[in-house]
Amino acid sequence: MSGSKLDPIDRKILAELQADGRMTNVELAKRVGISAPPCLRRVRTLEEAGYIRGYHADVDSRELGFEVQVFAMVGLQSQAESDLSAFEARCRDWPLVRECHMLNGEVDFVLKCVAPDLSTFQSFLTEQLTSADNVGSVKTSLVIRCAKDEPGVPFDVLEARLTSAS
Amino acid sequence: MSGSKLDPIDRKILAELQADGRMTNVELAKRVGISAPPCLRRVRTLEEAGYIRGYHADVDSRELGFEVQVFAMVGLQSQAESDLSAFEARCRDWPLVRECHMLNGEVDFVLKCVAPDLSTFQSFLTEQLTSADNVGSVKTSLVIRCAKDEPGVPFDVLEARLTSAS
DNA sequence: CGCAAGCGCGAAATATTATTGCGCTCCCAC
DNA sequence: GTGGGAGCGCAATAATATTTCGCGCTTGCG
Repeated sequence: MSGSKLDPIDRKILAELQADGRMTNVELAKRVGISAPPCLRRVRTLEEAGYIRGYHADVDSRELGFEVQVFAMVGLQSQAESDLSAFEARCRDWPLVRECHMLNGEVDFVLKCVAPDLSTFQSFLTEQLTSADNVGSVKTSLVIRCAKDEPGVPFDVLEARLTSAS
Repeated sequence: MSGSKLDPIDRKILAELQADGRMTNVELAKRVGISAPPCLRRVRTLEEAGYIRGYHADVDSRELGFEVQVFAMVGLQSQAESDLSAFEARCRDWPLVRECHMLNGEVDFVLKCVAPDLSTFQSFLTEQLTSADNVGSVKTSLVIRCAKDEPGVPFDVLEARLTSAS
């Protein structure tokens, strides 16, 4: 299975950096129980192997004036691969669309969108999204509040699995 | 409006750190066009003011063995505030649930979930989520593929707005 | 067994970076 | 003008990152 090349220290590194991506290498090394140089080597290896995709500041979009968040469920008219890709490409070009996931089931895509205000979003919705080629149905839901937002890996679950599997 | 206390340099800092959260302060200072000390002061201020919520490594969950991602649309039987909060609290306790957003419309919540495999998810679905107190309907959709995943603020949109408003 | 190769560690040395203190300038109110 | 505050850059110091080196441990083979 995936991840079998990682030892417990590597997983601890990933967990710590997921929790605090700006942690100092010496602090990280202290926490995972090795000295700084091998710790840094491991981090570099994990980055190059793709376990770590990048590091990002978590910026509060509401504080910056993006007060509207919306989930949009999109159904297309054609599900041919070329049409799916074309729609995905358009999503990548729309800055208000922050996430685009293709789904199974009755809905083809779920989009997470942001906007400064409702009217901006509605303009986008009617002028761009709904009127785009091949878009059949669009159902939108405003986010009223967010109870949990912790993208990433539940390392506690991972460790529990590996422990029981050993 | 929100964000009016930020000058162009602050916004540039936020944009750069969102793109690369591990950027060195001197590199950041170079990019935003000021020297290192005031740059660091600004970053600290932005952190304390809540514009920056934190820093996180973006860990590839698939590489770590979480091959299943699911969006779950949940409807509750009672939408009384105490019942909503109770459900949110349960979501925060479920490690497989990574995001929980309360919505308007016919669905009360959308959850983003991860799991190592389908059977793990289905166990969670039937034994935990569907059978939880007050849960009415649950519709799940597997994520087939992800075309875009850039949580955060579209700073280009923000700058365009501020420019036209000035 | 015994030896050699390879891997990963830690210690020390060096290069970069973070952080602090200070003086300067600009801008605004008076 | 002139006093005061905010923000900058410079220089010095502390902390951290990064490289280099040698050691010990395991592995695999004679």
